Amino acid sequence: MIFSPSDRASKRSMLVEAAAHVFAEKGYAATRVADIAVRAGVGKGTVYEYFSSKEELLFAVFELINHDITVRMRTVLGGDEPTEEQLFNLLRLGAEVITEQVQLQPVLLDFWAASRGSDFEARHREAVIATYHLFRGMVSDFIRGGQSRGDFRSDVDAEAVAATVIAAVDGLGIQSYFDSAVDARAVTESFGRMLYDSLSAEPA
Amino acid sequence: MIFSPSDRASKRSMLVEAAAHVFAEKGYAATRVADIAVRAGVGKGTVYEYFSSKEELLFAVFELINHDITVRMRTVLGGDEPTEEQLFNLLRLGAEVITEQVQLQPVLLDFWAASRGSDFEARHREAVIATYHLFRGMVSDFIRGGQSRGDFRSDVDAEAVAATVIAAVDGLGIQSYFDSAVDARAVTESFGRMLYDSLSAEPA
Amino acid sequence: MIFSPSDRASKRSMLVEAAAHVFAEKGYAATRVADIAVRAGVGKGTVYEYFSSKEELLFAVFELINHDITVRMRTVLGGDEPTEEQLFNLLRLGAEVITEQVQLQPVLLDFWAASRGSDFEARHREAVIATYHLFRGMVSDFIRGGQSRGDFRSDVDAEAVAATVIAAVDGLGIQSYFDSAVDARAVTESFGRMLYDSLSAEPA
Amino acid sequence: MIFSPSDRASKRSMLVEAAAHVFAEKGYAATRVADIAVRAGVGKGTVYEYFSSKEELLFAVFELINHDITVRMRTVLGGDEPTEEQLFNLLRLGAEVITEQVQLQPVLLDFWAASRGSDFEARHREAVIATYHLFRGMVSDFIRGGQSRGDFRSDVDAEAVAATVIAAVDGLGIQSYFDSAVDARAVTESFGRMLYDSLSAEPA
DNA sequence: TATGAATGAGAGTTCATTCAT
DNA sequence: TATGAATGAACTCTCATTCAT
Repeated sequence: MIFSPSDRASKRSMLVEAAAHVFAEKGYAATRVADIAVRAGVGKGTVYEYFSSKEELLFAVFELINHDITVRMRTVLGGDEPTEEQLFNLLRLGAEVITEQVQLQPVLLDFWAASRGSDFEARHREAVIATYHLFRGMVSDFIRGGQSRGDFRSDVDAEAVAATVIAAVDGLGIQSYFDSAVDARAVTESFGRMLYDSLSAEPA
Repeated sequence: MIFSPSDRASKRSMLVEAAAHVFAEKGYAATRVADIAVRAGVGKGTVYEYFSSKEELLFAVFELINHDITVRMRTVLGGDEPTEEQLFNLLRLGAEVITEQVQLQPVLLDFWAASRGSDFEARHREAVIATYHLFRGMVSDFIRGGQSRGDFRSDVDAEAVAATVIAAVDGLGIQSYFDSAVDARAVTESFGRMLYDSLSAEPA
Repeated sequence: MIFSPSDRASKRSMLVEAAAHVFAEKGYAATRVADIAVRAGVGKGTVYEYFSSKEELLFAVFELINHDITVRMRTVLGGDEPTEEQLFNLLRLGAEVITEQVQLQPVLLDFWAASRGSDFEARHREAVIATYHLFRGMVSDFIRGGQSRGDFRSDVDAEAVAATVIAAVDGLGIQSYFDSAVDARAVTESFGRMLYDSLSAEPA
Repeated sequence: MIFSPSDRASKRSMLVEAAAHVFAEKGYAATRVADIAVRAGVGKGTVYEYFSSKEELLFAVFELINHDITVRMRTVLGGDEPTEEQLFNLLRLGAEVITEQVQLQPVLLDFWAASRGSDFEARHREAVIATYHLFRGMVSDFIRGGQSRGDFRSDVDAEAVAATVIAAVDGLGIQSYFDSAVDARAVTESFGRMLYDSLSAEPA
């Protein structure tokens, strides 16, 4: 029997999802490749038919998470809603990602942390840098769009605002991952208002 | 020879500093207890006279970092400068911590990540929660102080703003740790202006 | 489709040749069954249609090599050339096998070494013993023939001489496999002269 | 407690001896590092305090064997016995090594075979080449000494004879390792006579 | 108190072999 | 008959921790 590419791809996806689950549950370091295999319902060796190492699986999970976020950011920022609404939707998306996928936050921490001392430290860094670059780019394009439409004051640095927005959502994800008392939705809502006020204010 | 308590305490400090260095350099997982001993110029067994485990050392380093930040935040927020200046100084402190101690960011990532699957997961979480609680408390007290002095509009949620500020600095630390192209000083400066504008604006 | 016996036999041969190549190139232990399959242009499973195990393939290669040597020894010793010429031709054959098939020497080493700890240790030993027995038999028959024809002195132990000849060629094969500076042809030539001198000398 | 160099060295030696035993008994490939540890009466990890890998142990065993042989060859060839006696003693030494240390022959086979496909293939080859070079050198020096003393005819190639002697002993070691019916003593005795006859004969 | 030799649990990875198709 | 995806036993090596000195 010849497996079609999609069979192989779907099996790979299944493994990535299994890995995401287990990484989220136990943390990358504490996860055994065998755990992932069990979760995926395959033999331990099978994992290695699709991924050359445990670290490769972590990369795949990282990409999965980022791809999902990218798609959702595109949806939010690519519509034709009013600028104000898009800004709030962007921050709501941040809150959603934080709360709905709260279990993915630690996987990102793991990915960041796992870069240290790994043989693939450089590759990890590049992946992280590329992701931040992409995210900041989407947000700063949106800010500049708002500026060119006259909805945002023109004397703010779009890149700096983008970095701040990403940073705030990231940091909030960490806080609310550890401390469920932190209400990501409320904080992003508040942050959104502050952001909108200051972006739409008349230049001094 | 009997060592006085302060000898013991200073040796302990020395070990924490050595650990901080090595953790920062190689990452927690990639650090061997032997590396720390070498760095500290003691035998491997000696480390265990002062710390019951490698993880205990990580806790101590985490506390060291947080204590330093706490002290500096107290200095910034405890003075009698005008509210506006204190706010900017707070963010400048964030930028300083990020840039001057850029090597400590990964130790925090490690600490966060190391909590997963550890036997001391709960203790890690509690330490992280307590730290965030403390930091947010200092910032929210400051906000509320500004509100009571009439420098900040009273209809903003001081807790939410505090969480946002901490989150933004945290998140920016991560971004700039990975990508040296991100200018922490410029971004926090921009964030500070935005924050001040929106906090000091007349309520709608 | 039903394959005729000869189809099956020729496919088997093809696999043995493929195995010989790969074993010679990478060594038995470092050879993957998949490598052999690739070299033979068949699927990995197909190998197991013809051989029950990787070790079985090694046996087949060993037999192939020995069969080739046996045939060539028969040719050399079975002719009607003068005794002296046959002796020199025998040693020249040794040099030829060593130099022309230098890549097969390591396969013999592998076969010898692979016997250790294998489930088929006894079978390996028997195969090796039988081969040496056969080779020594051919050589000692030749020596005795020379003795009965009066070409060789009669007070030498034909079996011991045979063992020596085989041993010298084997040992030289190893030396020249590792060290290409060892000139197998020159050494066997020298050995041949020495052997002939001493075998044809007048008994003391 | 500080271990003196000799403590460490003697422990190392103990491990090498243990390894030699187990390698000899089960073969290199079939030997588990744990087997060696058990045989040496230490923990598995201890082996790695003294050797960086299983292969390193094989090297050490190889050196041990060769060192022993070298010393014994020096003793035999360095005395002031008559040339003839030295020649016979040399071959008797060969027979002794083969028979008394028959268990070491397979370790040599393993060492030779293990070179293939190893990351240290080059190092293996160099070790083997160096050993053969050393052995041939000792024997050829002896031959040349005999020639200069007028005991051996001067028209033989000392290097070729040396290679032959080493090869014959090696090859005989293999034969008698596998087949106990081969009498190494008798064969080397016969070979010695042949060698002496032909070396001491009047040049044609 | 200081040490570092000794330890062994434990994990990632490989690959010969199987078997459903 | 041919295949290659799936498998899991088995192995080497690491390193935090212990403890005799």
